[in-house]
Amino acid sequence: MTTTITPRQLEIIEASAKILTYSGIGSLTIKNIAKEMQFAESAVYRHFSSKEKIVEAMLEYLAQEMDTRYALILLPGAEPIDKLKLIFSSHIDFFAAKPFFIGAIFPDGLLGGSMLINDAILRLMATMKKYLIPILEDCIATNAIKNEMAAEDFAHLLMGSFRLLVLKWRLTNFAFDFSQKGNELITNTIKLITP
Amino acid sequence: MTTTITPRQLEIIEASAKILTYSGIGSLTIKNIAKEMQFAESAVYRHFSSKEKIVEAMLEYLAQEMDTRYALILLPGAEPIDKLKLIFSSHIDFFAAKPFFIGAIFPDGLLGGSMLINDAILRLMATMKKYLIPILEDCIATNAIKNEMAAEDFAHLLMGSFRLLVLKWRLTNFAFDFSQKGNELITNTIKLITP
DNA sequence: TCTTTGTGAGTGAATATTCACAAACAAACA
DNA sequence: TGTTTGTTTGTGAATATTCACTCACAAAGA
Repeated sequence: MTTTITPRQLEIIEASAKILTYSGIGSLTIKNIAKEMQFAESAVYRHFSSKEKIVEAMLEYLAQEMDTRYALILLPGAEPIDKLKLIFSSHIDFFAAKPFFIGAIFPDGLLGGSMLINDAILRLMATMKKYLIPILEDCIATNAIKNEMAAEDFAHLLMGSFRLLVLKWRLTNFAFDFSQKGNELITNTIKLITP
Repeated sequence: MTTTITPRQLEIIEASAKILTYSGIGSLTIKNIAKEMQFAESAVYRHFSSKEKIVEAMLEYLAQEMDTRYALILLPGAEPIDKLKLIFSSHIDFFAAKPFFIGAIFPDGLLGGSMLINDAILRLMATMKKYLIPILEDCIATNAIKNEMAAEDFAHLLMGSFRLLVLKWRLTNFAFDFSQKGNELITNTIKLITP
């Protein structure tokens, strides 16, 4: 299921992500995408058959990117608690480097638009879980974190508070140092769930 | 700053909230609002001067509703830990009863392109904090919850995982029992932060 | 009668998408 | 080398549709 994306398509995806993140779903028009790309509106259709396909490709790209990134950093043999820290610091680094992708993971504007997009969002969250849950289970098994909650619930806790931090960052127009606050949050939360 | 709202205006606000929550911001059009209200498009303008004013009134109404609801249930003299549980169970009850308001309260991002909604989200979160933080401080002071984190951080944790539960509820088309899952989540989380 | 609340027809602007066409470039061939 | 041919990537004009919003008018209750 690996869709190949041309360099030009990636440019359009990033341009669209910027509009989505900084101006909102209402501004994600072919006109604005073309303006951001500095070419005519019709040129967009040389690379995507419709606007919806762009959003679809954007979510697909993010899911793939996350998948390969995690697979790369999670070396077997490492301590599960270190893996846990690593997965979040990788996440923090990615959004700090490419904040314009944040609009895509807060899908409210996209929600209800189409089933395909709805599914893509669920797939994105499933990818995150796919890596997080086994690590958390290892942590529980090796007594690195408490056993009073299921791995699923710990994942929910971590993902939920991480998401809220990202949301706050966006709502304050990226005012604070996301890397710092993000690492603080994860450190604090892990300390809380450590026996 | 208390704006009075006519019964007909409230009907339009609720109709708009339903469209927003169940079909997304892209479907929130005068045409659809009129259809939901079962009258002509032009009739909408008998009650609101513009579409944006509807959204404005909706957010104002919700902020007021939340404020008075909290003020009502938080009786002085109660145990802070009970107040904490109460504030969330009140929240859960409200969403379970009127799930169509979720799209308005949890927009997760720029709904329009307007600063207005951005501010409204921040104001709503501030209201939530206004009640939550003092309660959490009391909890810490009376040793009802751990003191290894600041009240602010506990609030972040609780609000973040609560928001994620709401998102999951929406993404699964309101499939699971929100009251049950919500209460479980809060119970589990409170247990985790109890010394 | 006057105010409230509705209707239906109409407006201009914005929307996504399509179309015929052109410039740039590379491969194939004389 | 020069010519032909095809492909990719762009353009500008035109399309139908949808959008928020306006206005003259009507029913109906106070």
